Amino acid sequence: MPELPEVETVKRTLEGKITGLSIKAVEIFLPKIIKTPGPEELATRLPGKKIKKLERKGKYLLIYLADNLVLVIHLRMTGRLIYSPPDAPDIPHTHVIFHLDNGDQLRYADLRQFGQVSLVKVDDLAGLPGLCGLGYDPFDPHFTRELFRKELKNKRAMLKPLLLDQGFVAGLGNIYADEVLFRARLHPQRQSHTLTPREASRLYQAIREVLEEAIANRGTSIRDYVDGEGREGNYQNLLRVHHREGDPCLKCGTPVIRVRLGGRSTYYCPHCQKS
DNA sequence: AAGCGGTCCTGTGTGC
DNA sequence: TGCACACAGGACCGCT
Repeated sequence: MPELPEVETVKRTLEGKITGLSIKAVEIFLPKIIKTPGPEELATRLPGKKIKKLERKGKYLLIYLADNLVLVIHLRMTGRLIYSPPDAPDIPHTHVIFHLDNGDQLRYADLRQFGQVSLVKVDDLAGLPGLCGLGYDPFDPHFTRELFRKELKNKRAMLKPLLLDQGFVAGLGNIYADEVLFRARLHPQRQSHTLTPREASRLYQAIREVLEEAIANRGTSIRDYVDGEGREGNYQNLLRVHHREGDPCLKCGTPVIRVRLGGRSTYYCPHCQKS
């Protein structure tokens, strides 16, 4: 489910509510969700820890705690992190409940059970597999147009799978990769090293614009995604190509087509995105 | 290297 | 209606 805009929205909806609170207790109903350390150890170490701040890196949500600890959460496809009063109705597929010292709860629910929760020391963050291999966050000031252009030249991969590679750029997933390529007017199967400087520039621009627009619209809820307050996003109403197979391109009217690329459905306009 | 396909899961939408 | 099968916002692994 959640790509960068969704994780960012979860972060923004949660930070005002939980920052400054302490974790009182943790209930774990599905132990395999907890990766590092073991579930028992996490449940022992967390109580009493105050929540200092929240951060997002790519699609990871980082909850910084007292004593230099960080709770690292990845929602994968269907993970949800929802702030709830204790008497709120049960959320289906709830696997972990963090009890907070104001009496409320932070619930982790995940239909497909692919998500991950880890607890590490701040100094060990860089050693977490997945996190340590992340490429630039698109909103990192070090992620410049020139750098991006150079990286594209260094690779010879198709654009769509490349955009999904978290080691290349962190945060794009299947929805936004399609939307970005449509906005940049680039064919998903174009080889990255063949882009002209102008095209590379368009791609760079499109990444930022699409993500900004999606964040401004609180993310995309096609199926399961909700923010930290349980609310759906709005960007599903603004998608140009993703999930629009057979529908007319909003620019030229040509039916949007779907192909399979790197095992993922890929939507594009064959007229606006020529190879 | 780059690009597949399978894997972890449960639920939903389709086509017969 | 019932059933089987494809597919779903992710990422890792092992094979060519």
